[in-house]
Amino acid sequence: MKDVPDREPATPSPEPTDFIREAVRQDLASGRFARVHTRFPPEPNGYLHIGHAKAVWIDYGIARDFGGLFNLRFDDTNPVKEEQEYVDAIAEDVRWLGAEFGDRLFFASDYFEQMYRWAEDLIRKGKAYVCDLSSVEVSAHRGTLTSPGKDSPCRNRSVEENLDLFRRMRAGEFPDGSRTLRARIDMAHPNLNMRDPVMYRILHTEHHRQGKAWCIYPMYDWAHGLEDSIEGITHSLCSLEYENHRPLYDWFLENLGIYRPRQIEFARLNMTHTVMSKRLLLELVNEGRVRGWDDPRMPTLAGLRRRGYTPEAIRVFCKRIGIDKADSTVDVQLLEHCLREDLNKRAPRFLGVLCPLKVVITNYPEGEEEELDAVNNPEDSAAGTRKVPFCRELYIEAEDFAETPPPKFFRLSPGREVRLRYAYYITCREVVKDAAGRVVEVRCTYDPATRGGDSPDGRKVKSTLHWVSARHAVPAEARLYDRLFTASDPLDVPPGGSFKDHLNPESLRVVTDCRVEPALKDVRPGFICQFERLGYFCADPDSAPGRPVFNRAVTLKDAYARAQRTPSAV
RNA sequence: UGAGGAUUGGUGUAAUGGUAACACACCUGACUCUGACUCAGGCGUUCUAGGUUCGAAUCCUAGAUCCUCAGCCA
Repeated sequence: MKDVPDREPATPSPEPTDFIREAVRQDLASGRFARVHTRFPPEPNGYLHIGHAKAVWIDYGIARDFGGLFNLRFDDTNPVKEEQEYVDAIAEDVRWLGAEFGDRLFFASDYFEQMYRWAEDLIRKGKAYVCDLSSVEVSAHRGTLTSPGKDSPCRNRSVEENLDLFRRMRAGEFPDGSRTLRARIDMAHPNLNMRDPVMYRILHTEHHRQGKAWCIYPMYDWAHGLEDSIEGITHSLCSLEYENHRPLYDWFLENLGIYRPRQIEFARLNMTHTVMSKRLLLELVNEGRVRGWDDPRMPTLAGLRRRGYTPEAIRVFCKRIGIDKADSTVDVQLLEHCLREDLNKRAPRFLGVLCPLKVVITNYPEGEEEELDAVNNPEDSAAGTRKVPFCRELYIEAEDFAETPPPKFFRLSPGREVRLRYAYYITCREVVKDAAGRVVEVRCTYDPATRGGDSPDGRKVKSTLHWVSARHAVPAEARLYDRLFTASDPLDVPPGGSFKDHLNPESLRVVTDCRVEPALKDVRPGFICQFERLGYFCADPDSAPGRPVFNRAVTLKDAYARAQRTPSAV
């Protein structure tokens, strides 16, 4: 991924693939803008999620496609909700995603002084006034969707008085909520956002970057267009709910007489079995429903990263879902597909057993052991091979054995011969049970002629199993994740219900007695591999030397398991 | 019944007056030292009603349905 070049002349996108790129292309052609400059403006009040990835990828991708610039700008105008922790996490996530902003990291709070001066300008023009109404009174004066509002009694204050009052607001003379600065537009406007919107509120709260420098803070509508204007943004891309705010965005900039970017709105991402709201995600974190913002079940970028998602997979996903103005819900299976597609090409394969069942090869010499060659990645010949130890006692997956095999079960069962991946054909001769009647060991014989996994006499075997050498394998923990919510739309609840009613009680299954290849003994957190026949796994930061912990990012597709679920397929 | 938007298979998108297509999902089958991958096939679509036109997803008219907005949040 290349850096966005600095100040290169805008180049028309070769083929507009969505309505925003089409609009940008037209703006370039018409001369409305001579360059392209976008921004991603998160509020640092939570972690970024996959929906933000879509937005980032639209903002960054359009800048890149048109040879323009891309800014990361924190919209930190509300100190009561914002924290430095979020600033750091968000910047890291955006970098990780691959949206490079170089040194173009900005903070709205750095513009507070300029914003303040512009506010005085508006007052001088008679287009803003200090209002003494309380928030309830302002609300009552606003009118309703179908009826006009009423003017504030303060609406016709003199410029001098407004200036004086506004300066004293800044100086800290008034308590929180006692006054606001409002734009003087039209209390009867059919768009409620235009009914004298509040520009500044009094908040005697310390700001995470500005400290105690301010006790008045700008509102979004007032601040956002100014931020865009200051940075020379050409296309201010945002989600649909801001469509109603565009007239106000334009109004402030026009009445100030300053540079005006073009705001374009697109539909935010929704995904099945997922909630995509920082507020609700925060609720899950605060109530301990998940381990934190980076819990691998969370749709946050931090969670997805910990789980084993790659930036490449997320980018491809963002590209495939497209951009539109229609509300939509993407099937989470598309995200999973993108991950499998990426990891299938790149992830090295290993053998690992989640639930070990001991296998004793009765005709294999007691103290002997040997090394077999295993292919690291059948999709990538350059990945080479590795050695895997083999000896008399092995572990296989418990569910790969059935004493009485159901129909279509091809794996190991008494009398049946199967292949151990890269090793030998083995035949089950005997089953050992404990007092409770549970199978605790399977005794097999192997065919020395099948070393490497091929039979010289050409006989076929229905199934190939993964395995590890009991003597050599390293113990590991696996965390098997399933969707966080059982319902396709977790927000679809009866009156009085909660999205948390749909929480999947089996969204996390911890398996503590796994066995994996010795090569995996000391993996670094973040290492991603495929455990053959099981899925893609990512080493967790909780890993300890000699005892790795793996998060299952996604299973392999499993036709057998699917057939089990749908009994119709005989 | 204020304003602003939206509507194409199960899902997400494409087609910009000229054969409605792609991906995911789902279902078959082939292949296979991963019941993976890959390959082949199948399923199924223009919100409704009128109109313009040789021809409409696309243009016009009317309607339906859905989304957003009444924070001193963003």
